[in-house]
Amino acid sequence: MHTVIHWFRRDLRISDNTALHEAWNRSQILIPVFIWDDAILRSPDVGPARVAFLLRSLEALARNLETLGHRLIVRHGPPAEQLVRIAQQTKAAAVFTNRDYEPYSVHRDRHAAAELYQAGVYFESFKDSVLWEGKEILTQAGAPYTVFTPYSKAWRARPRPAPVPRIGPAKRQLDPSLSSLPLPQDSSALDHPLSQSLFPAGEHAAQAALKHFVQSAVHQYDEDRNFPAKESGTSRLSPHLRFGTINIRTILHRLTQVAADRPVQRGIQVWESELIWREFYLQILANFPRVATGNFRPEYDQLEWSGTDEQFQAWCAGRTGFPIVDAAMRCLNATGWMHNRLRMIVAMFLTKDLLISWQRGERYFMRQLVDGDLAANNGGWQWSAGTGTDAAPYFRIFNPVTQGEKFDPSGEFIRQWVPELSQLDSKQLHRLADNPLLLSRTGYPPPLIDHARQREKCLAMFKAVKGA
DNA sequence: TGAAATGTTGGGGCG
DNA sequence: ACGCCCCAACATTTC
Repeated sequence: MHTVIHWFRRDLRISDNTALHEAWNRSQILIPVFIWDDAILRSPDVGPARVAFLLRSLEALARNLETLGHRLIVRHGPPAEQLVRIAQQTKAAAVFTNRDYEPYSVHRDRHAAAELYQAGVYFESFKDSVLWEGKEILTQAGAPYTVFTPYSKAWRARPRPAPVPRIGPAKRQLDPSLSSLPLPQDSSALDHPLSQSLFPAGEHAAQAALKHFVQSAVHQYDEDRNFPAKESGTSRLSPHLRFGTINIRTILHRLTQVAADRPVQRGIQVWESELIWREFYLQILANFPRVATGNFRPEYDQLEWSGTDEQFQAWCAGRTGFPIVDAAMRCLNATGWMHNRLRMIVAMFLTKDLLISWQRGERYFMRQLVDGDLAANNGGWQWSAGTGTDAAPYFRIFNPVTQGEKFDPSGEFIRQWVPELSQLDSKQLHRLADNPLLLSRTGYPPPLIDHARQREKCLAMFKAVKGA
């Protein structure tokens, strides 16, 4: 083919990129395209943390392409319409892209494929963001796995595809008259405090983060991952996996290298299982798209969540009076990121202490998180609420005080994010509510609810549905 | 990738 | 010395 368009979406990198490499390899002229889509940009689920990360990743992508003589074409509008327009102007024979499994994306791509077909342009999509897609790992009975452990066994038993080679230099120049929008330098998203996240964006930053993590921290991951105060306890690669500034093939390839001279690989094993969770939930979303709008177990659609708007607002703002919960929420609000242990704690607290539907928490997370991903976020929330696949049973309820004592024993993380408590030692801090005199002097809010009481109410709420 | 309630055991204080 | 009680520590059950 003479001219092929590569449509970038969640694969903002030039190395180890399946569709991009195919497009470059099989054409004389490669047209790399990114399209701003209002259906996504204007969604209430998209917040400044992610927009800023996307913008900065796009800038990096444009630079990386430029070093090889390629020019990123940026457009704005309905994707199908823009693709047809570019294809007609450049006489492109095909549009290549990497598959995306969210319900909106599946619909969008089907529509784009149809429109392009009408215009005589070939559309081809590739597997790229996961090792194994929804229908590739099935049970003996031919059904999708809905339990993690057997799924992960099947996943681990499979080969691990090697990274895809990086694309080479442009073979011919793009028509200079082909227009491209400038990337907004002064977008309000970049002024927003959330854009000052801890996450350097782009492909090089992702590679650097990976290198840093696998050099040492990954070997303590099985222990360290539970302690939010440990900066290097986790990889912090989640936004890069979300936007495809890195690919899982590259990650596994690097892990294999560092594992080669290690007899004990517990850290690596445990971290790999987190990567498998990611594919597990992507596979769940692809096979059961209804989880995006309801409980995986439909009987739980009848649950009567009784928490109030005021309580929800307190949770969002980090004013619940439970130090570990409030520290976690304030960290999220300030940085766009939250440690996974804390995600479980605040999710359990919203659903099982405040008795507020997981879906409200899910939406708030999506708006705030720099790594917000429908499949992983939805899976995590349904797991915590006990309404999902392989979920924590509904009666598994975290005690927010105990969790704080266990996973932030010194109180270091709490003091970092809750300045009212910064002068307290760990002993005073976790059970501050038992010391009303000290509590009143700190200016920190008293507990919003009584955990033991709410726990009972939660159990009753679930039992009411089970009995029905 | 729990926590709380309940049950069991055994050491030690004490009359 | 003995039985009783207390209670921490651990185990089991229940949600």
